Amino acid sequence: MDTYEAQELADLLKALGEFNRFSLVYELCQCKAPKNAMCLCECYSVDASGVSRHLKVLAQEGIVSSERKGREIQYSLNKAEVLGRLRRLIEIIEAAPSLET
Amino acid sequence: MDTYEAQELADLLKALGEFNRFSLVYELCQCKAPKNAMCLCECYSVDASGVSRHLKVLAQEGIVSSERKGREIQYSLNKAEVLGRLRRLIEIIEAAPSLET
DNA sequence: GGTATATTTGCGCAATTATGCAAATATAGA
DNA sequence: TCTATATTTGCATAATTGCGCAAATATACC
Repeated sequence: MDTYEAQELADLLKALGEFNRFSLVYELCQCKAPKNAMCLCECYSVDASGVSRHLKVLAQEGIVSSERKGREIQYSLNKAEVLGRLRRLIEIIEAAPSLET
Repeated sequence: MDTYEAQELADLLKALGEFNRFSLVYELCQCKAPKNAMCLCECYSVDASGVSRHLKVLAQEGIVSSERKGREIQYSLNKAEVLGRLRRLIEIIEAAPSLET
C-alpha cells in the first residue's frame, strides 16, 4: 500500500466516521429507491443545510451518487464502490502476519 | 442495526479515518512482533507525544493492545477485533437492497 | 411573471482535534 | 541514588468541523 492508497482509505473512513453521515449511509442502505435530501432530513436532528453538506461530503468520497429529478435530487448508495474499498481494507489487515507470542 | 451499534461503528471508522493513525495501524499490520511507540514514531512527521496520543485513541477503540515491557510499551494490532467489526459493516452494506432502476 | 418546494451557500459560532514543546512520570541499569 | 530512555500529560495554539439561520439558487407549476 502506498501513501496515496492510504490517504484514499483514510478519507473514506473519515467520511463514514461521523455519526450523522454514517446514519445517512445506513438510511440509504435500507432504501429500495433513491431518496431525496428532504426525505433523509426528516430522520435526523440536523437541518436541511446540514444534510446537504453531509451528502456533499459523501458524494465527494464516491460513497453516494446523486441525480436531479425535477426539483428534487435523489441520492443513492454506491454499494459496489463502498464494498470494494472496504474489502480492500480488510485484505490489507488480513495480510498482517500473525504475531509471534 | 440500532443506534448503539451505529455509534460504535462510526467511532471505529473515525479512529481509523485520520491519516497518521491509519498509518500507525498499517505499520502495525506489517510487524511480526509488537512495536514500541518510539519505533513507530520514527516513521512519522509527528513527535512522540503525538504518537502516544494517537495510540491512546486506537487503544480506546480496541484497535490496538499495549503491554509494558520494561521501559517500553509494546503495541500490537487487534487483528481479529478490527476485522470482525469491519466485516460486520460490510454485512450491513451488503444487506442493502439493489436499487430499482 | 409569481409562488411554492428542494437544495445549496455564506456567515458566524462553538466544539473538537491534531500538534509541538516542555515538564512530569515510569522503568532499567550503573 | 543518579542517569538514561520511553512514555504520558499539561498547556497553548492553529486548524478543522458540524451546526443553524437566513439568503440565494434551481426547478416546477399556475
